[in-house]
Amino acid sequence: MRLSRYFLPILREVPKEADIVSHRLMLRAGMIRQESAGIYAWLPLGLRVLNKICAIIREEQNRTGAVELLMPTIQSADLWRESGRYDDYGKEMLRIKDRHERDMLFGPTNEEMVTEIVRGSVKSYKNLPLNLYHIQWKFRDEVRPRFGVYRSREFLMKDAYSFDLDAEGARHSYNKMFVAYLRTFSRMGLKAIPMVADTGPIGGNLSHEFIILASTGESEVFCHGDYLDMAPPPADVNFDAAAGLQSIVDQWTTLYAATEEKHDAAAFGAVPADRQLAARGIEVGHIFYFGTKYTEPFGLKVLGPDGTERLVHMGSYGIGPSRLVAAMIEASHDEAGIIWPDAVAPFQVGILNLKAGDAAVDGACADLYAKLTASGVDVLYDDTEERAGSKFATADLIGLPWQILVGPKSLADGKVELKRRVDGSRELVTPAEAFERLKG
RNA sequence: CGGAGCAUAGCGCAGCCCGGUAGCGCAUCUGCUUUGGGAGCAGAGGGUCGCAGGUUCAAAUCCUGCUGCUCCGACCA
Repeated sequence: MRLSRYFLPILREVPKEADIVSHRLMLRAGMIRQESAGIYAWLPLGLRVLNKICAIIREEQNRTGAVELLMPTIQSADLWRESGRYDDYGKEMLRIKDRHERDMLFGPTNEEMVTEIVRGSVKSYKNLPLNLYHIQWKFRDEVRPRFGVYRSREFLMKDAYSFDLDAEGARHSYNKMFVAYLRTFSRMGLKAIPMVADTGPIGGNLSHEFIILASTGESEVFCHGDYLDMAPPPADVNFDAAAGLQSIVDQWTTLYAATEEKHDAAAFGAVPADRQLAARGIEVGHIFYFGTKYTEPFGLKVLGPDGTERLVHMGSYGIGPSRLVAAMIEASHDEAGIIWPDAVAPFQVGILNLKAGDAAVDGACADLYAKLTASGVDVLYDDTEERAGSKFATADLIGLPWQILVGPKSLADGKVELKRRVDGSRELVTPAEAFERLKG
């Protein structure tokens, strides 16, 4: 993409309402624009990041055997009356009337709908286990939206729903998602720690929040420091091997880890003092087993192998991609701007033409741009008339992991500079070497 | 939902107390000079002063109502 033809409204000054660093940087980098309280338009650069996050989520969900569908944002109130949640949900639910005065709502989640869908088609244990997921916009009319897309009213959510014949099967489904989440966050360059979460009236230990540590996190968390050194499960993990999955989950749940609501000072005290980690955290995922909470009111039953009807056991598994964008910035930035992990960067490489109009520089840039693009790399070519200093600032602000600086000085020696955003390191290489290093 | 505050150009702000035909910085456009870490000079464009009423010869400014937004607390992917 040539910057001169792109839409990248950079702000040099910060809108006053932006209070935390991710919100400030997202506005300054031209990723989002607020349209209303807690409601944002995703501008091209922000959308690229959001899409990359969703792509990783999809790959890891699919790897477990989960199946993607897409359910609507607008739901009928009748569905929610069936589960009893229409009255329970309160003012957080955005209620709408259509032209026929029918009660509708903008979905805050999809348990009811997915249960109803499965009820219509699944009648036998042979159709289980089943995990259906979608990535769809949700709306929760928060009392006080804040922090940009980190706590917005409209937000994107990947929500998966598992269906199993019994609690044991549901546990396996839960473990699949647990392992998938470890891999998903790891691929985004995040160290997410599964922490015990409140399970509500159902009890048990089958609910975990996935927390990443960041100084601006909103809740206090306590965990064993060894979590930070643990390696994520490999890509070829066998999701059908229940015992193997269980051992991975055990490995990630044995050491102490809890948010402040579930904090047990005594248990934390038992962690060796030099391994005790108290920090602030951001919740980026939440997985939950809730048994027959919805299948019972909806009457979702299947015939078992013995010919008797059984209520299906469910779990749900959420990740907030739009929140993740903000969380990743909170976890990875410096004074100059965002530092994207390679896997989600809006563009892998920036080419900075430090002297637009200089034939040799223009030519070298155009050549690199064409070759890298042809090899499948996402490249943002800054071909504008801006001054060099301004281009450096922009590239650092939007956080491109690799920057190729092409200017008359180094080009006179047949070199360009290859700069790594994360540590600012640079080296002089030939354009051909730069291409070899960065090609897809 | 309780408490506080803000609303003037794309962004950040001044002007309001004390009414008199709207200003600064950044950004944008033009020209010249610059040219490797957000350049300099000169010029230009851009505003129903959130909305609606009221007071007044005259309202960004005073009064009333409304709307939007932000921050602090309790709730949440």
